[in-house]
Amino acid sequence: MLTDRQLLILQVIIDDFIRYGQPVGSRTLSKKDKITFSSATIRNEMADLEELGYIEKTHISSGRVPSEKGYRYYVDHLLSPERLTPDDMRKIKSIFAERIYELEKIVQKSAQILSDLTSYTSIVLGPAVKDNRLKRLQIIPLNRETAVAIIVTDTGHVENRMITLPASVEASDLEKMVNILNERLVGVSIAELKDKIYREVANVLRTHIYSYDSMLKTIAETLDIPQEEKMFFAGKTNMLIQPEFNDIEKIRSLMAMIEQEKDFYRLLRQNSKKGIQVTIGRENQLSGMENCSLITATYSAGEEQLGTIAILGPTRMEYSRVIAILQRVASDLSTALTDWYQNS
Amino acid sequence: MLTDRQLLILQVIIDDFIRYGQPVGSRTLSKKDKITFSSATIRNEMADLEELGYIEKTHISSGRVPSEKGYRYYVDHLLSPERLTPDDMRKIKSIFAERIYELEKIVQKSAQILSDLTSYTSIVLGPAVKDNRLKRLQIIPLNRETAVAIIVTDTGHVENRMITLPASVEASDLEKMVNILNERLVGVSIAELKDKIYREVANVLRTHIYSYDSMLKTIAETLDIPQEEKMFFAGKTNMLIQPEFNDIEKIRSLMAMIEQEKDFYRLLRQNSKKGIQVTIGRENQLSGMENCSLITATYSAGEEQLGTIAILGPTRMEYSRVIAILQRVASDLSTALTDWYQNS
DNA sequence: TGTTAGCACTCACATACATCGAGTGCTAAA
DNA sequence: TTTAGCACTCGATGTATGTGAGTGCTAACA
Repeated sequence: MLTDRQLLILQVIIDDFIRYGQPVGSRTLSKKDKITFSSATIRNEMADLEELGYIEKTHISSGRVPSEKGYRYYVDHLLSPERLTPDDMRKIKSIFAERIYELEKIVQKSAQILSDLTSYTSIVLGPAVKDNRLKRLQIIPLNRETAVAIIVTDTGHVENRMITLPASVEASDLEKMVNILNERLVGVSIAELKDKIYREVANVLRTHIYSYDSMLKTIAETLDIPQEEKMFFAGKTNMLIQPEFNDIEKIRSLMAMIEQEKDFYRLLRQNSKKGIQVTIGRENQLSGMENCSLITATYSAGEEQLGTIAILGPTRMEYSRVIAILQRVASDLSTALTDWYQNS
Repeated sequence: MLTDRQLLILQVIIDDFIRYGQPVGSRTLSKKDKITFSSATIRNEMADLEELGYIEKTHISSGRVPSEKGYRYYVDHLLSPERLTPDDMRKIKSIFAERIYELEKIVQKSAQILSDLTSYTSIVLGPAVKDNRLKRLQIIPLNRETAVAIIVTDTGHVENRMITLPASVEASDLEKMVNILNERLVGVSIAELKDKIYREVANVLRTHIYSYDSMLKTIAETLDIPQEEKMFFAGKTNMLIQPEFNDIEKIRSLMAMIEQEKDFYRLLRQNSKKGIQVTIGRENQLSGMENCSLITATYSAGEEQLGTIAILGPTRMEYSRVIAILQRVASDLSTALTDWYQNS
């Protein structure tokens, strides 16, 4: 167990390193207000902290740098909660300045403001479509072979895709079918649509529609809506400003990782537990993340979790500030969206 | 005017530099097969070429490097057309392997393949929506206040947006209005929609619709569809591999430029004249492009120009290869889309 | 017994300097 | 007109050396 003095030293080392990005030595520490004992004492304590794995040296006679374990302890136990400045608050409020029409717009704007505020990269996931309910299905034939199918949800989200019409299908049949589908499926949640078709609607269709067989598959495919949340990035190049990324190789692997959206999406989904989550360096099991930390928060409407907002920064990230900002944005976003869904 | 021997030397210098990225000296040149005279002669010729501004030294006793003027001359007069390898051809064909359903998909895939083939960054613009014609307009009320308006074009492109309904509007009126709009506007090109409403449809609406005044503006806004082509990037990080970008500052300004999509879009639009266009280094009047060249080609369906495909690479780019690839992809894309539009 | 002053030691980093080699321009001979 | 030869330039590379911020350890101190 760490003594109070060791904790103090660990905290001051990390605070200083986050601020200046330079290894912290015993002399520097001894000059801090909070620290009342000499550099020699500090050296002894630091040797212990190093042995316990909370700090590291970059080389044998250098100052100390926090290890991942150190950051972890810092985040879990030592974080001093930070108050947002009025300016920060103003910027966050500006996300909601205009009336919300489209969810995606506000989500995108959140990402933008988050990266502005933090100078790191921000990622916003969501909002999930799967719990939305079908408002209207429409199939609009373009020519003999193809049509575009449009699905509108109760939240105003629109999905569309091209479909190939079976050669045998009649325009009147198509219309009839769309009517039946709307009658039966409006109000059903998007995730259940496909299932419901086979369970309940297939029979009705069979009795009414001539080219039933060939259409059923087409329709089922049509309603098989991708349920992955969209991912919005902002400030992708902000990481280039961070001094730890002045090495081309690091930049390359980081950028490659970000561009490889699939893996990154998976990583974010792993962090979608409610509340603030911090994963530090190699805790993120994704190559390219060695020098990065990811902080995520979830937002929701009412009880239902809608998505995730996240900040990707160097491990030497301003954790307390970023957490404060994320908490605030997530909560404001949740409030706004709860309102929005209630009025829908 | 340059002599034949000067042209030969210029060509060999640029070919060599494009290949190896190192300043080219007289000794290196004298060993090339094509060159039958001594290094001393070459030195004399190079001094002349330098005086004329076609090549430069990186420092006083270094080999020569092509200047922008040199590249320009090379591209305009010295380019030896390159044949694509079977492997390249195969990859290009793979763009069109699947049946085309959605234009965007194929455009995106083109961008992907282009960046794969070249190891540079590719950008694809388009296809433009403005010459498409309205197939169907739909307004689906979500609640008392808001509705989602959906516009489908004859090419199957779907645009949607949220609108606020005037408080006074009746559901039956809304339906009536949508019917009128569809009757009058189907087949009208997207670019002319807004105009046509005021010129021809407004009067009809006035006589049939109760809350005419409040609706008209909403409708006009709804139909004011953004006519900018979408921009698809692929291989954004490919430039990081190029040895000329081993300088952090260069990477930063390049990445910042790419992320700043607006300006880049404008730049691309400037290069939208038909056929292949090459702009070298500072010919692109956009900061961050100093060390880059942009090669663009346009694609079309029938007579109508639809968009642009482009490659962004270092000034030391494999011009002839990239041009050959772009030409091929643009032409295949045009053929495919011409077909596609004919069947629509 | 915990704390501190003092000291020898380490190592990254900066500076200075020598060396090397690919390249140049110029001159004079072929 | 071409080319061989030569002195010269300059970036790159390697080596020596000094500086300073940092360390660990020991012994004296409160």
